[in-house]
Amino acid sequence: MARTATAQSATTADLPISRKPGRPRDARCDQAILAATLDIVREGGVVGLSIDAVAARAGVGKATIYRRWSSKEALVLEALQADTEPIDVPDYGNLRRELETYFDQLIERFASSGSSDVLPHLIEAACYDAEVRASLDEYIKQRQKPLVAILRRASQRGDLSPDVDRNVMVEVLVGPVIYRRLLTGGRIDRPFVRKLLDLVLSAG
Amino acid sequence: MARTATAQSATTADLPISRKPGRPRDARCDQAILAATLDIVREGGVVGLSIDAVAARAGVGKATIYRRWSSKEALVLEALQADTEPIDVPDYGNLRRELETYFDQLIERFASSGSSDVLPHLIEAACYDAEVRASLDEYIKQRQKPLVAILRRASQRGDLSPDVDRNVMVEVLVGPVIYRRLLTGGRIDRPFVRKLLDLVLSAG
Amino acid sequence: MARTATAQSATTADLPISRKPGRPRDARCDQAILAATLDIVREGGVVGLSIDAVAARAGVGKATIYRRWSSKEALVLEALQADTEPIDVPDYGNLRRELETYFDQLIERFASSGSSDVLPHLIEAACYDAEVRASLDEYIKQRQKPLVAILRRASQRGDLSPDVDRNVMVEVLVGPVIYRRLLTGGRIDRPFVRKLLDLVLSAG
Amino acid sequence: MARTATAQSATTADLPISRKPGRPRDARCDQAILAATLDIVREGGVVGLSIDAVAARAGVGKATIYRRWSSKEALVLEALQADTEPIDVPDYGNLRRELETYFDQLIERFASSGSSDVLPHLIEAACYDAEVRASLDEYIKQRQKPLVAILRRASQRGDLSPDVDRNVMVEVLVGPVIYRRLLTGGRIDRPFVRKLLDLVLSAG
DNA sequence: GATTAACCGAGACGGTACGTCACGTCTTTAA
DNA sequence: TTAAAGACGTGACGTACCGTCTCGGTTAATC
Repeated sequence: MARTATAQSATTADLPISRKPGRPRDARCDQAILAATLDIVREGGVVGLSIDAVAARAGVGKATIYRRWSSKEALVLEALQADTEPIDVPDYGNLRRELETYFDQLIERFASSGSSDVLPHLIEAACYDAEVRASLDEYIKQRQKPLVAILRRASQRGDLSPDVDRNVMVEVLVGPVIYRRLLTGGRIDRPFVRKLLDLVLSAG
Repeated sequence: MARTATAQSATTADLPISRKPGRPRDARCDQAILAATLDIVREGGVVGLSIDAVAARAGVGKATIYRRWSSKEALVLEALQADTEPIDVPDYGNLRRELETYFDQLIERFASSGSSDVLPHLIEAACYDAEVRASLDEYIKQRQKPLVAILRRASQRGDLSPDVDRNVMVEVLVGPVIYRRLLTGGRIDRPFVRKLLDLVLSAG
Repeated sequence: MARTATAQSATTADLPISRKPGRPRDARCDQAILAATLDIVREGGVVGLSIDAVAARAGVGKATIYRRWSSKEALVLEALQADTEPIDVPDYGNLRRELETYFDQLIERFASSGSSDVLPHLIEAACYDAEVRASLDEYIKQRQKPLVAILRRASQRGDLSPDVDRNVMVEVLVGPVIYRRLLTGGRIDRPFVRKLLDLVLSAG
Repeated sequence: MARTATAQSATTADLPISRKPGRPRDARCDQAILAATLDIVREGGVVGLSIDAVAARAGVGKATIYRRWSSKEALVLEALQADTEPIDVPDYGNLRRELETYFDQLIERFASSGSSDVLPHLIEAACYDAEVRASLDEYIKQRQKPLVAILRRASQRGDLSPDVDRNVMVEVLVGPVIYRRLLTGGRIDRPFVRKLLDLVLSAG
């Protein structure tokens, strides 16, 4: 995914167990490159990230990077995916409470990450690079999963009308938060989330 | 705004008619530069925009650009502002109808502009450059004005509970649209807007 | 010669029939590599020749080439030697006529080969690589043999004073031709050769 | 000459004294670049010369070099030309003696320069690059001038038959020396020169 | 009318990063 | 052990922009 498509699974192989000829890619390189990428991004953002720098820090040739990722954004995305674990919300049997728990964790994450330039940069890159576009979509989808699960549970419970399009619901919940973060630069805190939930859940 | 503050109009001048010594700036340069900027952005997006290119296209020295704008983002922002006129929605006496009208126009604009990289780029630039940050905020504020007006009218009319934080309301309405545009890449059309309004206005 | 000395014939072997263990080298590889080398050199000169390209064209791994030749110059030299056959001049009993015949053939060869970059490249390579130096010297020596033979015959005949250092004579004859070819880029044709022989043989 | 043709004389200018617009090239850059080039070549030959290295040593951007010279060979040639002064031989009224003096100096130069790779490299480069070809021809022509002068004097004096093509004579004298230097690697010393002159001047 | 100061075009300048290419070596499976 | 394939670290390539800096020349207001 966003990886340069070379070492794909042997779809057309005659035998069940086949191998690509030639020297296989060294997994330690992947590790080193991803680690170096995260380091540099954390230090100076995506702007401070150059392929030269990653190569130098990882002790790796530039070609070794380009062999695996087609752009630095694809690289950053993969590094990011490997680094973040999904937000987990237990089943409280109460939609509002679960959403508050979810957003509390989200608030914390945003707070700790500062005003990173990673997401904006990836969004921009996705405009030009279809591969990044796809990877970013996938990344977003993964990160939305917990929220989708919360809503699904609420539907089954009857806390949420079955008429509601859950995808749109997700967007209505997350959209304003992202909007604040990216555009207005407003504070993302409990009062904001409460007002947001008030507005969106008032129908229930 | 975002203009390099050197030759601004003499707002605080002691004398009614004062002038800076030396040759005054040529207004035709401003025009040529902004026009060239819009051309290039429309052709190749902000990525295809370099100061060298703008200077060449406008038939202008690079210094003439740097004398007026501190960065290419400030330049793009000003070019953009000069180019877009605000969405206008008449007073129908009906919140839902006014919002639908507003979003219809928004949909049309998004459709005609394709998937431009301008906004993402500015968002990213705003991460590093405080001046761009301020200009972008101002730009957003301007573009939100019609929506704010719609909500204010509704409040006065009683269509909207006075408890509702109108700023948050704006964010809840616009956020999901921006979210789709920037992140999920989903379609921004009438069905989407209808579902969005259903969700947000259901309390009313 | 210039071959990587690993699998040479067992000249000093104790037993009449001995064999190295392991898989023997495939002679078809030598052929394919040399052929590919000549092809590429003829198409794009030595500049267009990379080991990667030779390997790809010959359908051979790079290691298979490095196992046999220590450098691409050694490879080119061997390919060249296999490709060129010595100039042959019959005994006319007349030094001047024999030399003219020799140079006629030389002119023809130069004409047909265009202004190849092979010799210049090898000369340069010989500056850094002692092995190439030796191989090139050997190659030159081989190609001078017919000329040396002509001069020896002339000496025996008495057409050439025994005081003359035949090696220097060779250099005086060939030097100017090479000089033109490599440095001044002047035409190498019959009038030039005639003037050259007039000058050098005027003593006789 | 071999210079990137940008700052040529104003052939088509209306006025006798015209100037190119824009900031003029900085002559100190030329100096610094040529000096750095000579340094590096003397240390590690042309192989050790990279544009990056020259730029670094000269404290100059790479573009500043590429703006002036189209290739590193053109650069080396100009550096060389600026560095070498012509061999000077007084009028002794005796062809043989003058030639011996000339070659003595030539021997000394070769001896002091070691077995440089500069000339071989330039010869090879001249195969691909017409500009280098022209510059090299010009360089050779300049360096031959003293020898041509010697022969002209001899002609006027009557020491040299007017039938002799002086250009060919130059090639017959210099060719063998170059041939030794480049190809056979033989010693270039007084005995060799004496034999050479014996052969070539025996007609006189 | 001369001076002065900021403007203008053009383009050179020191940098930084780019993505590609070839090098010669190493690591895999298979013969 | 050789073979094909190809990954590996290295290092140079030539290009594109960056933002700054000289140039000669222009255009007003001030002296």
